Amino acid sequence: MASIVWFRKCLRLHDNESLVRACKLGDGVVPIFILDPHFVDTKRIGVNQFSFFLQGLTDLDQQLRKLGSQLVVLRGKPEKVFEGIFKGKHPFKAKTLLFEHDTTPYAVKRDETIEKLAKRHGIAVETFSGHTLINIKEVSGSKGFKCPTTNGMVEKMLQKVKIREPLPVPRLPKFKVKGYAMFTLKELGYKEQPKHFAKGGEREGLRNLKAVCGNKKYVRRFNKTKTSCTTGHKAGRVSTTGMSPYLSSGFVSIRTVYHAVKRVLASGSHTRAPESLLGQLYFREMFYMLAATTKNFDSAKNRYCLDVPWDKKAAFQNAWATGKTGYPFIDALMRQLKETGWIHHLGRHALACFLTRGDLWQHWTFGRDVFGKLLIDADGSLNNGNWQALAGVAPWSSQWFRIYSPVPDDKSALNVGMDGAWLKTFVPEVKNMPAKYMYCPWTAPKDVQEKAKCVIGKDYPAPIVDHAKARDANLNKFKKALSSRGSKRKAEDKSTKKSKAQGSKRKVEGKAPRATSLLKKLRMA
DNA sequence: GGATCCGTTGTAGCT
DNA sequence: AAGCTACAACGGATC
Repeated sequence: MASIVWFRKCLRLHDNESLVRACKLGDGVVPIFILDPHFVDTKRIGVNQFSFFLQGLTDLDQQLRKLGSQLVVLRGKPEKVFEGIFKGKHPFKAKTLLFEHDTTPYAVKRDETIEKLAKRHGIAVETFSGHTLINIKEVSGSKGFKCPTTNGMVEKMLQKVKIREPLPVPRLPKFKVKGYAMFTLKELGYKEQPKHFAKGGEREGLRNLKAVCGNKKYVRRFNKTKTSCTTGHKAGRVSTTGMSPYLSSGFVSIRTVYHAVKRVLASGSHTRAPESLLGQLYFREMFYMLAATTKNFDSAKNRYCLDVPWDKKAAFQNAWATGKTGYPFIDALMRQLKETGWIHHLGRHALACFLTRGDLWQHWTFGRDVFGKLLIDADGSLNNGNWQALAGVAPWSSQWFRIYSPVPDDKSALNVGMDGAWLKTFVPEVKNMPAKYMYCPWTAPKDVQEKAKCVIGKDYPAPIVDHAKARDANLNKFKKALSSRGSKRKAEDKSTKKSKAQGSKRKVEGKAPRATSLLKKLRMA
């Protein structure tokens, strides 16, 4: 009669509360992983993403074996698999089942089913919070809970709770069993070779965290809005920390990252949230809380989402998703994403803005699914939250009329490298273009196009839309969607309570412009 | 209850 | 060259 530790996320030995507790119970520990058919879908999950995950799972098994244990890999729907375990159909018997909370919609349902099943079989269940800094299950159930929608709100929330230090790796009881071998990409139906830019696994993730935090100046001065968008074409050279895939999979504990960063910040002055490294963690918490507590967070029907009449145009969606829009910057980003499974956050902004409110006027859920499939750090909570932000439909969106240009220059907020080194890697069609035409090859004179072997319409597509025209038309459509919601709300107010005396005044004449000092953003503690 | 402030990250043009 | 302003102008929180 043993303690079953069910690995789902939290694919690690450090700061694994289920594992520590199981060892303490003293009944023996059986680490299991269940290959759920729900997560075997080559259409929904790309080869890079699954390969990165499989590397981490293999790393976990290898580490367990070094300590005299092993990972038991089971296959099938979790309720069926557990039924088998609880009925004694395996060479190990369950007394207690332990796992980490997962607040995402599929997991919540799955875990409720499993808990009920375990109780029916007289198996004790113990669960722990660990994928987020805040215990979302606990906090969202407490009275007066208000889900944060800004970075500052999360910062305030975190100031009120104590985040415990990560737990060390426990001493594991010996465990050996035959069979239950690891699966392969090939048997799951993946035909292409994975080519992702980072290696998966706890050891690799912790090594990366150590390297990042070893550069104290980098951590203390980190300012997200200043990091370069055009990195990642050379192995291991990215302007951000590269920690996201290790966090989405749970190869590295969020608490471990939080405390490691805090220790560095304590050594001197540093940037502040939201642009700082901690600010990035606050956004993660925010999107996890929003996703966990908002009904239909993954669709436009959720309470926050503005209803916008997006078009559905297959030609636009295909051009975007295959990197053939005729805008080299946009196409390079999409091709980098497809090839390597990773792009810089600002690149994600550019792609998302272009697909939705900026240029193509397509639904954000289409882009959400493409990112969800291709990114090695894909994370449903963050993906839905960020896509709504960039489509301009969420309260946490930046201002909707601020539209990124798909032809960046050296002043762009997207921090794009103008030397073209990154661009040429992913859009070789423009590699012989003079630098000034590289991001807008259609503006080059015909003879220049011919000389560069980049004739627009032949070697590389013409721009799918005229950005200036599309931008104007979309701004008007967006304005309309906002005002129709405004009138809907006014009508609701009237029907529910006392009517407001006057309609909302739109613009105040002669209002002083807002001072947006960069100093404010760079404030140091 | 009205004014003001705030919100991760726009762009063009000027000094 | 970096920093500022004009331009577009919303909803929600706060005082």
